[in-house]
Formats: sequence, structure tokens, C-alpha cells
Amino acid sequence: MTRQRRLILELMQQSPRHMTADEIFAKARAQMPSIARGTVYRNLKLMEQAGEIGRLEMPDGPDRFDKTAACHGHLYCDQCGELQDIPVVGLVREIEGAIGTEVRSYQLTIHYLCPNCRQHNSH
Amino acid sequence: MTRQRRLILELMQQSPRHMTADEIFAKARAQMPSIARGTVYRNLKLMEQAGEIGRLEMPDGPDRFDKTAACHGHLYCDQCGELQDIPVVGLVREIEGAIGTEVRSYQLTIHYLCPNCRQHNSH
DNA sequence: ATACATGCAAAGAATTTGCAGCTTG
DNA sequence: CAAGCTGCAAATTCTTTGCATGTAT
Repeated sequence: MTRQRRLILELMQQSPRHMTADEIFAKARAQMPSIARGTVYRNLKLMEQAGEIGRLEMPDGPDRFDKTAACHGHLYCDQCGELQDIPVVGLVREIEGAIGTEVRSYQLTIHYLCPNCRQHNSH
Repeated sequence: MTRQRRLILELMQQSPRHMTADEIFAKARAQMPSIARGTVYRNLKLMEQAGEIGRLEMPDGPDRFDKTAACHGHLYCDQCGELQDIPVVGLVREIEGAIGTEVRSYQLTIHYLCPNCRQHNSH
């Protein structure tokens, strides 16, 4: 657990957003000017593999990272790109029943229009 | 609808697999040596945006493409990488009930070990 | 000390794009 | 003929990696 990794983790925990590697890098650099982009990518990958954080592939643009690796779904607004967590209870059980074997993990992204964008569109 | 696009579509419909852009390009080139990689990427993107085909982002490696855009889930074997379609009835309704608005589309990928890999592991 | 992590910069993989020329309707 | 698509290659974008040096235990 180096200073760099600790900082990356803190930044993720403090932000309510799902940041990209580069956003995390920018914030990290503001507090630790010597940190390298490669270090951020390396640590994010390590933490992801260790199951400490989650990675979220986006339809456009770079991956975003999730401070928790616990499985849950995401709501993605097709218009403004806002991303929200959503619990999806029952999904795993339902699917395990259907396929007859264990689900190791899953990624679920629901595309919709968030309340804010929906309202603006209706005018 | 150019010759090139028609060929790309045919190749996708003929294959049972979810191919990457480059796999499609290779197959296309075998039948039409002049076709360019850029053309394949361009057409795949156009067809995806037109809702004619689906795109599937993979945890490792390039995107794969789905001959149908109709929403359904995917089963991904973490060991051999095999990818299978899975119907997920009820999921959308359940989620629309929970979020109180329309689901425009969704992507669901279930990570598991396919029967084949499970068997080999147990030895 | 020793093993591992960093910073840097260059390489890599996947995808996109500018442009001149060709096709399609 | 006009609009749009192609082939080509160069450019972009995101991410990984080799290596010399620094750091933590």
C-alpha cells in the first residue's frame, strides 16, 4: 500500500462520481504533482483484479471506475451521460436458477433518460 | 446499402459467433480483397447506431458484434471466453417498475464458467 | 537489503478520420 | 449528376509496458 495507491483510493471514496482513469489522475496530480498516469492505470487495474473496486466499460469514452466491487447495476443517461448505481436484487438468483450454475459476477447497464433530461426534453 | 455493407451483414448472419470488427474484416477480405478495415468499422458503427446490430464491450480485447440488436443478456465464460445469448425476461419490466421510467436499452453480461470449463476444472 | 512500486516516455491496441476517387441511385 | 461511400494511411484515444530509480518493510 503505497502513498500513491492510498491517494487513488481516497479520491475514489470521496467522489460521488464514477471517474475515468484520467479524471482520477488529474485529481491525484493536484495533490501529488509527481504521480504518473501509468501509476494510476496500474493501480486501478491491480485493485480491480483484487476485487477492491469495479470497472465499468462505457459505450463512448474511457472506462469508469466504481469505488465498490459489490455487484450492482448502473443507470446510464443516454443524453447527459450521468451514471447512477442501482441495486438489482433477485437478478442473480433468477439467473442462477435459469442456467443451473453459479454466477461469478455480472455487469448490468440500463440506458435511460434521467429525470433532469426528460424534463428538459418535454419543453 | 453498398456491396460492402451487405457482405458484412451476411457474414454476421451466417456466423453463430459474436465476432470482433477485425474478425469480420478478415472474413470479408477473404471474399472481397479490396475491402478496407476502416469500412468495416464505419459500417458496424452505422448499423449499430441505426439499431440494426448490437455492440458488446468485452472486459479484455476488442468489442464484439451481435447480429441482433434486440435486447438480451450474455453469458460470458471467464475461462475460455465463450459468449452465449441468454433471454432475460422480466428484467426490464422489473426495473422500469423500480425506476419509474422507460428503459431505452440495456446491456447485461453474466460472468460464469461454462459447463465445458467447469468439467475440466474438476479433474 | 530486497522485493516491489514508481515516473517517464515510448509502444501498443483498437478505433476513427481526412481526403481523393469511385459507386449508387 | 449529386450524395454518399470506399480505400488508404495517418491520426487519435485509451491503456500498457520496459527500464532505471526510488521506496517500503
